Amino acid sequence: MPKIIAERSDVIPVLAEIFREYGYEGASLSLIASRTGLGKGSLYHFFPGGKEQMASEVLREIDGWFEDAVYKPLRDADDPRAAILEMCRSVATYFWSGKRVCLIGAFALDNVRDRFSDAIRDYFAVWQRSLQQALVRIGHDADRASDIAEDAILSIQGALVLSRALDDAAVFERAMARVETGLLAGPDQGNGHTGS
Amino acid sequence: MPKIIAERSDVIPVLAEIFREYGYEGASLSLIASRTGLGKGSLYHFFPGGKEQMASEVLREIDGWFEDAVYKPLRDADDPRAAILEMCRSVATYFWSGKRVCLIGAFALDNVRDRFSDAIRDYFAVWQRSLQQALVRIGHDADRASDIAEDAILSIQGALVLSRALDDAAVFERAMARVETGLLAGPDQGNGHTGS
DNA sequence: ATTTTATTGTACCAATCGGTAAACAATTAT
DNA sequence: ATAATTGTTTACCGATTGGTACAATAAAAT
Repeated sequence: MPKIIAERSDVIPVLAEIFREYGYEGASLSLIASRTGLGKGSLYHFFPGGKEQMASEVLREIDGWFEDAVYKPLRDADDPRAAILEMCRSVATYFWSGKRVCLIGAFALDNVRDRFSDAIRDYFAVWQRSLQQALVRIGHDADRASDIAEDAILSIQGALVLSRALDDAAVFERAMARVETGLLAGPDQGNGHTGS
Repeated sequence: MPKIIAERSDVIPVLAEIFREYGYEGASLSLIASRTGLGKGSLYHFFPGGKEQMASEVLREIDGWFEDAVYKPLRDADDPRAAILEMCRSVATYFWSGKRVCLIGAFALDNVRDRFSDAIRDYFAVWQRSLQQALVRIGHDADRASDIAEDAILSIQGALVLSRALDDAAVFERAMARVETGLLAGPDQGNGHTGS
């Protein structure tokens, strides 16, 4: 139980991990206090809004990380193919091959979704639009790019669910390989599945 | 607030809906009591094991429903293609186009996963094997059938996450259309994505 | 050195948590 | 009718919940 917390910003990643492991309701203040080594007094000094503010700032930080490490490169990179590949690599690393849960996806299934619905929606909406943009730059038309991006993101989320349910990291890795293939398959070959 | 609960078995679907809406920890006993109209005394008369037993019996009932309505037909039906199509229809109806959450998937992401890990694992494992079996009977080789089945199930779960996050039923419907297409594409055409 | 300011520990709060006890009413079996 | 069983009500339990008050302390600014 090391107490490495020096600044306020250092506490947010710890909070993120607690929420990931125990969920919003499961992360009790006493648990948070003990894991951060911070005592309720300090906690409420840093986060006057209580648990809700803690979760909300955690979501913001996660979103910020994805914006910098994933979304922006997808939109701005010179080589969209490389950016997509890098996205797959980043995501696989971030989720630690399925052992780490997506907090925002978990919140989406939870009853706390309503409380953070804006942050949750934005996270996925921006991801989808950024990925779509990269796909368009590869040569797909807008509609098909939107479809492919949606499918990729939802596959990643589903892979997290399934690999955790089966307690099998290989499920996640196989899914990521499929996602990567599906994302990088050029617009020329008319393969794949597009509904109706 | 009608009190239609007559028998013990009538209470389980109600419990299921409560757990779906509020999660395991969010479903407090007082909430359960008020929604079932049953008072703690009666609740503990029916479920001496408390909340854990309630959830456990809910999971069993869900699994039973899927076994009868989805898994068994996939394994036994004369026409595997028709069974797969029927699976897609059943699933879309069951999850009410993404508005209804998969309780077992939600539990998999929650910290209660450890408590019900066997039931959660079995639910998905049996689903995957049943779907794989139908795909093999269509003409796929075992490995590829396993891959396709895995991808389909995880896409459904991801679709539930994403469509709930974006609050958009169309996401779920599009995903189900893609799943159906991917599932029914014959083994002859060498399309699709298979990792490594 | 002294006065702000930022941080923390302790004690406390009402409310709710899951769960229990046992008296009570209703049903069923004999 | 009576006895045994099944179901329900009500009051209660200790523990924990998220949150507050405030004094004690540490750090920074003057």
